[in-house]
Amino acid sequence: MRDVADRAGVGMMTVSRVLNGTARVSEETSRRVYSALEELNYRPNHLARALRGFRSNSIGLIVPYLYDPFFASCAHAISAVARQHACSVLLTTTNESPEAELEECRQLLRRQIDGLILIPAGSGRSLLGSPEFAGTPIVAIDRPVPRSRFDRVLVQNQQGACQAVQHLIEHGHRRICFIGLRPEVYTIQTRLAGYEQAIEAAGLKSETFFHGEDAQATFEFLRQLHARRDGPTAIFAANGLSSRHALHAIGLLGISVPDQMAFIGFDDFELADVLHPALSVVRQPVERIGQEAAEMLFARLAGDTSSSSQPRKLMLPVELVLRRSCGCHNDHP
Amino acid sequence: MRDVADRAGVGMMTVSRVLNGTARVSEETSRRVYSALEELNYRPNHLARALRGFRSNSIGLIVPYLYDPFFASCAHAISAVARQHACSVLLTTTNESPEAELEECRQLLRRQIDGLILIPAGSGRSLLGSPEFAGTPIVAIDRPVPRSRFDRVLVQNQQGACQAVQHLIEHGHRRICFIGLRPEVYTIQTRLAGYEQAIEAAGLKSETFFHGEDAQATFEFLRQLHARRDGPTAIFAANGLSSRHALHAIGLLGISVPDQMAFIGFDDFELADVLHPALSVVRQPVERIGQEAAEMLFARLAGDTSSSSQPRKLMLPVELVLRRSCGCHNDHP
DNA sequence: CTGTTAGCGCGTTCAT
DNA sequence: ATGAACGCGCTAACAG
Repeated sequence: MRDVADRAGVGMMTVSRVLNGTARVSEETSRRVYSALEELNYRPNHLARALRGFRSNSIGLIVPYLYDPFFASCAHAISAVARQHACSVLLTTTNESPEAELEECRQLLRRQIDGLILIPAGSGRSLLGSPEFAGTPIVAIDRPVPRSRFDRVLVQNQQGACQAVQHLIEHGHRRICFIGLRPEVYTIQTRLAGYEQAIEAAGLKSETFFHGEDAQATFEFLRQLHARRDGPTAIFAANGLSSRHALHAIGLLGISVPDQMAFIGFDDFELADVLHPALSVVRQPVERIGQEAAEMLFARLAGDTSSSSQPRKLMLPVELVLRRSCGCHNDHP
Repeated sequence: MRDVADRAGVGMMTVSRVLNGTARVSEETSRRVYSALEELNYRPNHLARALRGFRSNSIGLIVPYLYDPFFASCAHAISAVARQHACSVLLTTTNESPEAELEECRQLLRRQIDGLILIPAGSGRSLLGSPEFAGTPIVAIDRPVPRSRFDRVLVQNQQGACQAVQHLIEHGHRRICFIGLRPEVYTIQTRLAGYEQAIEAAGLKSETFFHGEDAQATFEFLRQLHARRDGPTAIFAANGLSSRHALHAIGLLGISVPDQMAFIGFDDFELADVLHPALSVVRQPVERIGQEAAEMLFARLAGDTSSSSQPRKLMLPVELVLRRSCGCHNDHP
């Protein structure tokens, strides 16, 4: 910057002013500065800017896994919004470990991020209560952080699950099985509540299987289910992973969908309509979740009253996408 | 830091030394420093460290899309390796636009990244030749940047495609169709070369369809193909997206796989063995690609002779995963 | 072993 | 309208 100033025959301050438009500079000098910038192809140093005491213009993003399409799509949307705000994204992954989450969060603070978007590790317990994070706006996605001051963007898990199960009931099913991951995971828990709400309203009996993250266990469970005479005639799978494992097992066992077993999953995915039969699912507005979360964060960063106001809570609607696995459109098999 | 030093009754330099272990400090004082650090729960500022002229301990990661599972898995692996090296990852997305790529790359340099991992935008042309990037180690993944000095990690696209097509030929197919995206994309181009190599070696006639990124066009093409009496009896789809669109169309047209039409795709995915029939694919070592790229970059950053040496080139093997869509294991249909 | 000085690149404050 | 000096948080170089 010194070099640029010398070359243009001005002081460093003038260069700074030209770059930021902080104050008026005469046509003549600003032209000289611009050409000097060109010739030395000068690049401002964001780090120094940040150090000077203002914003670093970067936010943190913490996700459990990136290879989960749901998280990845959120991250993509967040990255896009951040760019619009001339803001960089520092990405880290936790593999669902609260300890890693805490450590990564600290690292991000050391890097002077202005704010943080977080998909909390799924264990239910969170180590982020510590006051060391009090100064940083944080938005939680997909899962809330219990008893925290963090803003949150969630979806209507309970309503979505309830609606899906009701739909199965309308198809005439009276024995419907819920398959999910560990019940400590918030989303599973909430979707279970929706399932039970629908089951109870119809006066039916609930039947559940957890540990859908274990492919082998899921297979065993479905094998026994299939052997029973009075076994369920429909399955509601509470997330993408348990859907996959259940469908895999169903395929191996030669169970026909939806005739012998109707199926609705939670979470849409690219190949859902390529499957045979095409899968009915509860779809989350994935991109919008990331987008809203990012915009919520930037709103915080813009507002100066940030610390005083209440946590914002946004709950986005889900959509029941009816394809064929639930029994709909089954006229041309 | 000043506060910490005062509280411990020492100079700032001593604090710095305790933190970094740069020089020996007496037991006594270091204990005092540690407790002062605790009490004020001091957090070092990485930005200031970076400004001081050394490493920023951060790397850039540029991907076209994050919702492509291939890219996302690479990114996850990279993030994991970076953490091991106590290094942050600055993530940006380009939506396959070379202009965005250039712009993002500049932004990252302003942020003083130590190195960059890049999945180049697919157009074939790259704007990254500019000498402004000469000082930064760069590793390209999945696609090379033509005429560049960048290190690269690629996979055996040609061999993989060739092997897959050979396999179809061994199943007795003599009319095999190649479906891909725009031929400017490096991976498509290389896989096409592998396809043609196998086709020519067997003395067959090549038949190709591009624009597999367009679902409607793919459907139209397959409809016409299906109507022909002498149409292909097998399809090789050159990537995940064209596989999806082709499979979707095949489903709609009621074409039975593999009896009426055998199928092999490039790129494995979670649901490949849930499809009916389970999909045969050429699998890339996704996590390993990201991992090797990251390690290649950190090797550069560690070595001081970085600028002088030749670009490193790594080509990882692919694996033909035979399920049922190619005609294998078709004994229990 | 420890403290002092200087400066990384930038922007604010005050003086011109 | 423009420039000089100071300091953001930190550490390499040199004293002591």
